[in-house]
Amino acid sequence: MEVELRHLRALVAVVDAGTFTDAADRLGTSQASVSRAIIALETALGARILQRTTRHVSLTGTGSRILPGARRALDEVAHLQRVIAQSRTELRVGYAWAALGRHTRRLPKRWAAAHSGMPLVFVHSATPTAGLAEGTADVAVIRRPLDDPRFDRRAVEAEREPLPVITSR
Amino acid sequence: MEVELRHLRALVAVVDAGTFTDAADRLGTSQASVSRAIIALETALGARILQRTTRHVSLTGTGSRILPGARRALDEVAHLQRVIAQSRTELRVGYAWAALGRHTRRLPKRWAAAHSGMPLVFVHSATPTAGLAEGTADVAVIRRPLDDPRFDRRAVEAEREPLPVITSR
DNA sequence: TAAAAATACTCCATAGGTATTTTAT
DNA sequence: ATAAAATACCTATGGAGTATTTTTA
Repeated sequence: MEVELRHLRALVAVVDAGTFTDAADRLGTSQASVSRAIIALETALGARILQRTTRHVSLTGTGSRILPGARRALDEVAHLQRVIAQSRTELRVGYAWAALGRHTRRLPKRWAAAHSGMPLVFVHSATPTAGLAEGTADVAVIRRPLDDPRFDRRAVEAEREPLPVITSR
Repeated sequence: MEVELRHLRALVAVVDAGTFTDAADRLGTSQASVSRAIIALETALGARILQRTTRHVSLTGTGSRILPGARRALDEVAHLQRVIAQSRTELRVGYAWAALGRHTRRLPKRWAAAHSGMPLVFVHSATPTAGLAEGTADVAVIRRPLDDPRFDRRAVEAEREPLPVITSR
């Protein structure tokens, strides 16, 4: 079996919480799940990591040697998420033809009031999904019905025909 | 969905190999599996990581920003494995009563000849598993039949009764 | 048109939950 | 006697393989 992050998450949760039961609480899962994750980790690594009785949990020598590295691995992926969150500096609104009609002026103001940190950027893209499928837009305003399972949609206004908004999932 | 190491393994394999198909070869899996792992990673991170057509695969801006971290995370867990491999400096042979009988002298010599790097250490432990269940031995020599699903066993010699050897799995 | 990624479909492994058992103090 | 980890049992999620479809250079 291969080491997976879920195993490492269980390990640090147990070490930090002190017991499998409390670790399960923090992780939002069951004590049994934590127990199995630890066993899986020990199997994958081929070594006992936690010395445990029903009354006491402590790291083995091996365990204390690997714990810092386990934390670093988790920190690295947490860092990935932060990098991505920070790189989302703007919300790109795709449109194919006439932008948002009469909302064109109101929407940016309301958006800026509610999300001062993140600018709205309007992106013209004359495709069926107005840039969503192409990755040039995060949200798109379209005027034709679209039945693409990759995207969620919501109707915001009826003109002569419905005006759905589709968003990347 | 949560980021898992299998996703990161797929990512670096694709970047290194250049195509999903070749990455699948390296990983010993199928192209479809790699494709799904990348999609899962992008879903978990909430961002597109690889820009791909059927003819070309390249990192997105976000992708190149996170790739080094992905490699570091994988390096950290590879490091865990190395730490553990290095900490296995001896093989502890548990015995409960009379050690290995007439093998007591021959075994260490044959072992040393075959595995010069790793010393054999004999550990006395008067328990049913001669220290295996207790974690004080890696292998144990016992004289009584033992039917414990946690351990593998192999008969090495018949005395009056069979003499099984059980090993940790 | 060919090569490669995505998807559909199926199967199976395994993760997870609940309940119970085992174990150590 | 009790609190906690391990396990048994079941369900369901989702991961993997194969085959097919879609896509683009």
